[in-house]
Amino acid sequence: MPEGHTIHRAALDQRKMLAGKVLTVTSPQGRFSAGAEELSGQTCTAIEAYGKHLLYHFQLGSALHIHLGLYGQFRTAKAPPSEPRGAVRVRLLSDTHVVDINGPNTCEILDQAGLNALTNRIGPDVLREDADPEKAWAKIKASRVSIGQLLMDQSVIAGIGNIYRTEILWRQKLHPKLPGKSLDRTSFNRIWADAVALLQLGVKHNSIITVEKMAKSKSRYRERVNIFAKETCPACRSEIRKFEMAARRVFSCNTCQVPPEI
DNA sequence: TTGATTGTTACCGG
DNA sequence: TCCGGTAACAATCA
Repeated sequence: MPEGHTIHRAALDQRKMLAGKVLTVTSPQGRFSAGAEELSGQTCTAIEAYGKHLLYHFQLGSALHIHLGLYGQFRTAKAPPSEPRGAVRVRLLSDTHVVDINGPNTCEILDQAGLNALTNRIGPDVLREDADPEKAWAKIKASRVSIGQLLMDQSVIAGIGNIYRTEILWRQKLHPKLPGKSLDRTSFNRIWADAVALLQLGVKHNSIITVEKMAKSKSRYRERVNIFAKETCPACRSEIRKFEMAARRVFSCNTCQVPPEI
C-alpha cells in the first residue's frame, strides 16, 4: 500500500485527530506484545513521518514507531470507536477520533536511542525539509549498483517505492539498469527534484499521480501513471519492457530510456 | 478460494 | 565489504 507520500499524508491527517491530546492506546485484539499500555494516558506531542516510517511522539519521551510494510494500513474514524475491522494491532483513541493500525510490518515503542538509530539508518527523505540530497548523491555516485535498485534503497534515499521509481526513471529518460556511478550530477538533480514534486503531489491528492495532465474523466488509477504495469509507452508507442529487480517488478521503455551497454 | 501486492530484514555465498 | 539471491513475514482485495 504505502510509498512515502502515504505516510506523510497520514501524518498530516492524524495530527489533526491526535496531536496535542491525551490518547488511550490499546490493542483490542491482543496483537501488540510490547505493552501499548505504557503509552496510554500520555499526551501525543507530535506525529512525524520519516520516509515510510511514522512516529508518534509521547510526552515522556518514547515514541510509537510504525512501518506499514506492503500490506498495512491506517483506518481512521470519528469517535466513538466501533468494532475493529480486520487485524488491528494498535488502536489510538483521542477525544474526537480513532486511528486503527492494521497489519503493520513494524509496530514498536522506541526510546531516544532507538529513535536515533532509526533516523541514522534512513537516507534523506525527499518530503522532509531537513533532507540533505548530498548524502544520497554521495552514495549513488560511488555505487556500481543500478539506479533502479538504489532508488528503492531507503538508506540511500527515503520515500520512493516501486511505482515512483519506475515512473521517475521514465520521466527522466534514465534506464533502471544504469549503474549509480554512471549518472552525472545533473541527472541526479533531476531525479531528486522530480521525486520531491511527485511525492508532494501524491500527498496533496492522497494518490500516486505521475502523468502531466489528467482529465477529470480519466482519474481512474490506470490513467494516473505513465508506464507502470502498462503495455505501451505513451510517448513513443514502443512496447514497455517488464523485468525483475531485487524481486520487484520494474518497467521501462527501451526507446525513451536507453539501456546501458553491457 | 487463489493469486498478487505501492515493503523490509536476515542470512548465505561468491 | 559489497552485492545478488532467497525466504520469511504481513493483511487485504479483486
